[in-house]
Amino acid sequence: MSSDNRFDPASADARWQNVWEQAQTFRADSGSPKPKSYVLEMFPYPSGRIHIGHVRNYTMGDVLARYKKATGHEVLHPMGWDAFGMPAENAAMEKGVHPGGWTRDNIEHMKAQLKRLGFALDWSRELATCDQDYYGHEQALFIDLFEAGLVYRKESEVNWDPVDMTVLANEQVIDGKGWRSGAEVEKRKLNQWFLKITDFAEELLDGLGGLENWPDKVRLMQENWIGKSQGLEFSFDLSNGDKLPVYTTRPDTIFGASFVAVAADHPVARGIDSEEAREFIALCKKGGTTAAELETAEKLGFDTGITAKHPFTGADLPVYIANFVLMDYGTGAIMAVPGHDQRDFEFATKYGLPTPRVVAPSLDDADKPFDGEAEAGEGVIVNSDFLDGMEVEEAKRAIIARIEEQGRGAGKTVWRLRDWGVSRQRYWGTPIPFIHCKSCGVVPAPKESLPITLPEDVDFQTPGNPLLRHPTWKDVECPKCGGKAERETDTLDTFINSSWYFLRFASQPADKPFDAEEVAKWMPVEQYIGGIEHAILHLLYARFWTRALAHMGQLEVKEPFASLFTQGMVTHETYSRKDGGKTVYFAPDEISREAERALLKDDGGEVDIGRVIKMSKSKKNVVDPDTIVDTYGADAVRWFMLSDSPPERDLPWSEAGIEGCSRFVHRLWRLFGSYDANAAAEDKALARKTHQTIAAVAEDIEALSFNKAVARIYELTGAVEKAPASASRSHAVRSLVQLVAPMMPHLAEEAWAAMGETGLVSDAEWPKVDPAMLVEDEVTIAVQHKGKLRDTLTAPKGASKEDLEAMALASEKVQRSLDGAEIRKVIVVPDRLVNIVT
RNA sequence: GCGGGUGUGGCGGAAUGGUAGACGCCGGGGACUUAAAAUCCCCUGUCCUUUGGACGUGUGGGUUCGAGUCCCACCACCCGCACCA
Repeated sequence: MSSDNRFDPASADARWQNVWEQAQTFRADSGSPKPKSYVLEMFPYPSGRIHIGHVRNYTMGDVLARYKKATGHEVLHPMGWDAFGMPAENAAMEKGVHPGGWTRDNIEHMKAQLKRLGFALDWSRELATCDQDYYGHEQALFIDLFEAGLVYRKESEVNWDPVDMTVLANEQVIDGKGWRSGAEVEKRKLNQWFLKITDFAEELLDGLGGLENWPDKVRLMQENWIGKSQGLEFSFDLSNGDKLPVYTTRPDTIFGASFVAVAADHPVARGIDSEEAREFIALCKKGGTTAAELETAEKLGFDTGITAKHPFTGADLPVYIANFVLMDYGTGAIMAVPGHDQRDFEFATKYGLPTPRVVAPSLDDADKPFDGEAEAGEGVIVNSDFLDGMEVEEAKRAIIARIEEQGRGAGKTVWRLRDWGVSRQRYWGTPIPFIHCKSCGVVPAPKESLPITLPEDVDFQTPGNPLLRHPTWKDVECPKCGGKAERETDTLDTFINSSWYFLRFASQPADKPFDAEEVAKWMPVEQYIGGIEHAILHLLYARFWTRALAHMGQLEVKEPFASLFTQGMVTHETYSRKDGGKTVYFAPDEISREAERALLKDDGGEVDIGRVIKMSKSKKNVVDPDTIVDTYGADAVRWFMLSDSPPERDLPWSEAGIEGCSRFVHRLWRLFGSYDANAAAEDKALARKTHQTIAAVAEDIEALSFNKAVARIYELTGAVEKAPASASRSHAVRSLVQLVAPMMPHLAEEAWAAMGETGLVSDAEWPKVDPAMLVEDEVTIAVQHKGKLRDTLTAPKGASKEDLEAMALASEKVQRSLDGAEIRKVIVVPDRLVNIVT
């Protein structure tokens, strides 16, 4: 190898990608006796092009997968496509193409883009969720869940766009109007399919405790989402003869209840026969739901004239309709305790209702006035008859026991988590495998009839669900009675597609969704990597689906992802100009960036440099992976993705940064070119540095601290460059090739081959570390006077405290600083420092 | 409002309670070259009375021989949830 040959990524990248493909280097063998490692990144939606965030995500997983392979693991590192969803239908409507064709074209393009980055993927397991083969098995699983009692139908409200004749997701409703049609959105009741995720609420909550290798943030978000609360449900007797159940988490404050409130949708509210009541209810419904509106929303109420009898005092409490009470939590009605709940406090203040104190710092404070707000904290119970003097928790237990004795109610756990509505009135999704028969009702499709495939001949130019509109698709015989029946025309939420794809990657039999034994060899996923935006929905649904399958005996594993890592975004500064009142943005490739300013290539004029923010099309601060791979090669791009920023934080893309990475690729190539297999001398210091670096990089990769691994590689590179030829140096160069192999695999293969190695570096074992070489025999000791650094000195490793103290006191700089002061104490930390206290 | 996170040079960031600023980027100077590119070398936290010294990790306190790191209070920014009784 000659060092004046520049490394040429344009030819090397493709050449090695080809070699790996021919040799099936990254094919996962489930029969291998090696320990298994399943590395998975969240699979992409085939939107058309890979974006830089994908590159970062898959590079991280790739480094880990390659490292695991080098350290003796059989690695499963697959890739596929989350291929159902709305953008395909939107494209169909806008461009007149078929969603399937559009999706498959995108997949083809994106796959080619991914391949150019040289990821160590087992492409033989590639799948797309829009493949019949995939969604047919999904239909079977859905029927299994139905038979296990985990699927049901219920009438439920949806956002209906009357122009597009379609159901809209909440985020498609903008200011009460459909995002596409602009039509006023209506609430409609539709019969929809639900999954009983609430049956698993307790399990899903408890299971979080076992996920030590998940970010705390994600666990907390899920915990809050599941939202367990424990309290009391009991009924008030109303003056109109009805009973009104309420739910409270503070039963201990029951003697402080001064009114009762119901939601605007509550039957009690609807039952009030007065024009004013109806007007008030309408007003409540109109109220906005945005954050700002809720923040400032005034508590409003309407006195129904009905009263509720307090179960212990017998007092008649007024019953209000209140705008702050939610119908879909608890019972839709509350006992209001103004003294100890801020919302109730505001309401009581507004309507002049009493605010009794029932919790106080001590029994002596029973009459202490409130200081303009409710006191929700701990204390002892006062003014509460038989509860007086008890602590809050004790009082809760006492009151629940008393209510239960009376047969008036019971302790109850309430969850915030709702059942998962999975019906979508859409074409591009998994058809729900059910049949509606006039005489037999809702009947699951026979498993032999699966997959129920989507019809190809559909029309997207007319509004509404194409499946519903299709002339023949829904006509079918009832599997039970053989009579005329209709297929379900709803399709499944795409989150179902992503709730089990990791199982199908692990095992792909033709006749069933997966083979349990085969799956058991790989699952759980050892390391899952993806964006924080999936912290709740995808990750909770996948956990639920996995547990549901385990519950049905189809799987052993209960938690699909042993470790989770959520990576940061790739960001970029923005370039803009004010044009009248408008801000016009420019793309990075329209700009020439200088140290202090940015110029528009077109006219040479200056543009404003904006904040470094998430890449987005509207701000034009995007870079295209293809372009940068063309310019710098895959290895430089991969290296950039791993450098500088810790992987969980945002990574600012910069032209200068990628240039630096590209320079380093070539610098390494020159260094590798200096490899001399025959050098003989020993260089102990360099050998030590090499072993230390190998150990540290391994540790960093395992901790996913790629930025630190990168820094260590830079350091070793610098040291090797300066070192004269020796056997140690040759070993260092060879080791460097292996250390960078997971990150810059093309360069590493090229160098490995040039060094005369016969196999692939991708198949090579991680370099061995000699533990004896990790220990230095000389250390630098810091010498402080009263905690301030005065000198450093070199001492043999393990020098005695006495020796170190003597050496420190011998220092001229230290003596100058001491200036004859009396030494009170000397602290010696062996191999670290000496601190002289005067 | 509730919950969580983050604050260190011009920038991205290192740092088991023990030499703050590793490593990279930017910037400055130099070598090589007719010139440029590429490459290599040196400098690069602030300030001062510069072979030395003071200050310095958002702010103010505290613990300690010693604090970026631990404790208390506060400030700023970011993220999630949102009237959940």
